[in-house]
Amino acid sequence: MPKLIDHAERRTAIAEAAWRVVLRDGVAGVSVRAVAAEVGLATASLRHTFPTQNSLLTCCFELVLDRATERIRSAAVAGSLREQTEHALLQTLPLDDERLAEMQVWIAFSAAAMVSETLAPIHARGDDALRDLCRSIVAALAPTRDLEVESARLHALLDGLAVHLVSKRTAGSASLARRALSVHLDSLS
Amino acid sequence: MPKLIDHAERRTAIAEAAWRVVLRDGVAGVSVRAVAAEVGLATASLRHTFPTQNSLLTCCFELVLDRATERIRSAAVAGSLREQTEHALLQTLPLDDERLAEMQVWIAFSAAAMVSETLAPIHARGDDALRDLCRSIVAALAPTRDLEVESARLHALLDGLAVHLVSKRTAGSASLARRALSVHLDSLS
DNA sequence: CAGAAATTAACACAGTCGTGTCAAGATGGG
DNA sequence: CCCATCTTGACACGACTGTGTTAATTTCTG
Repeated sequence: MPKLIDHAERRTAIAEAAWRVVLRDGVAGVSVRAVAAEVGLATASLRHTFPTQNSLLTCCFELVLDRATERIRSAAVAGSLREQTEHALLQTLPLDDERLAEMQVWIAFSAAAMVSETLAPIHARGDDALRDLCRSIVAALAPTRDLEVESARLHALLDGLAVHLVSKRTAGSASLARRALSVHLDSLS
Repeated sequence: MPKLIDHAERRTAIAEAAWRVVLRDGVAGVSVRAVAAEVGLATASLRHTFPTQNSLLTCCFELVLDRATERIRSAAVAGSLREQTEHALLQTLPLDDERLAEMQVWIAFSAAAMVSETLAPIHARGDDALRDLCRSIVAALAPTRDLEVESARLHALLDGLAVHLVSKRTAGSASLARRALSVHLDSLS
């Protein structure tokens, strides 16, 4: 038997290298050769785990989504309903370097998904997940309000704040985003 | 003297052809050859007005920004302050096919601007313009509120709604976005 | 230690890309 | 009509792309 390689581990290693390429050169820069050089592997080795470029892109995109959903899911906190929901929603915002990088990759892939048949469903999955989260939070926090309108507002606020945190990361932008979210949740109840 | 060509007109014709390419294949698909084929010109002719690819991309991006700012600027309407501001903000949303296409191109370029030195300032210009608009509207409509937080909320709401209108254009999404904006403006005053 | 299989290395092929060059064509003032 | 000048067509160059193919290298089981 040859050298045994943990393929799952290698997949994530490659995907994370691809993230770095996305951050540097955008999704268009994610070529087989560029990612192989970034992760320190030969192109043939990379193509052994990802036969086509599309499979690499897909895995990258899904990994961002999986990590984000896992973070939100496992970010349970004690406290009132209001505190719980605010804490959960804060997980969706790029408030530290790790989440900032993830969000940058997510946004880059979202743009790519607009013209890619294979990437579009992954983006839709993430979009729907956040939409559902907003709906359930609005339903729990402000049951008397118009569910459709208020969840659309909350969802738009989150996505807008995320985009702004990525494009203009100045000194106080993180705390401003926190305050904006807090004020919005206040206005719901 | 040779055939006289209205270069300004040709620039916009090429830029609009490039828009169609962006809508079809994304910013990465905007090659000299693809745009030339789309507009029905030889590559040399296109390169006569746009010597480099970057100049083409820049002009495209600026044209979207110029059209949007011009539309908002000239969309004055009679009525109360509330009606005026709501009408102005509705101009920023992709509520018809023309603005939808413009917004799709804008978003695609925004993603490209994350990794392009030359495209980034154009995106920042548009972003700042909308931010300033939000600030002045919040200052006029809700002078007692926290200007920073409320303008950040409004700005995020607008960008989020725009993204959602592009990614999920279902039957009632346009009217839902209108209602969301209306509710938000109600909550300000 | 032998051999079998997973892994990697090295090319090859056909496209496309941006950009440059250069000659042929078209056109309006004289 | 003629020619200067704008416009265009055609091609070349080097670099990059995704994807195959084939051979060599490494490594664990028996």
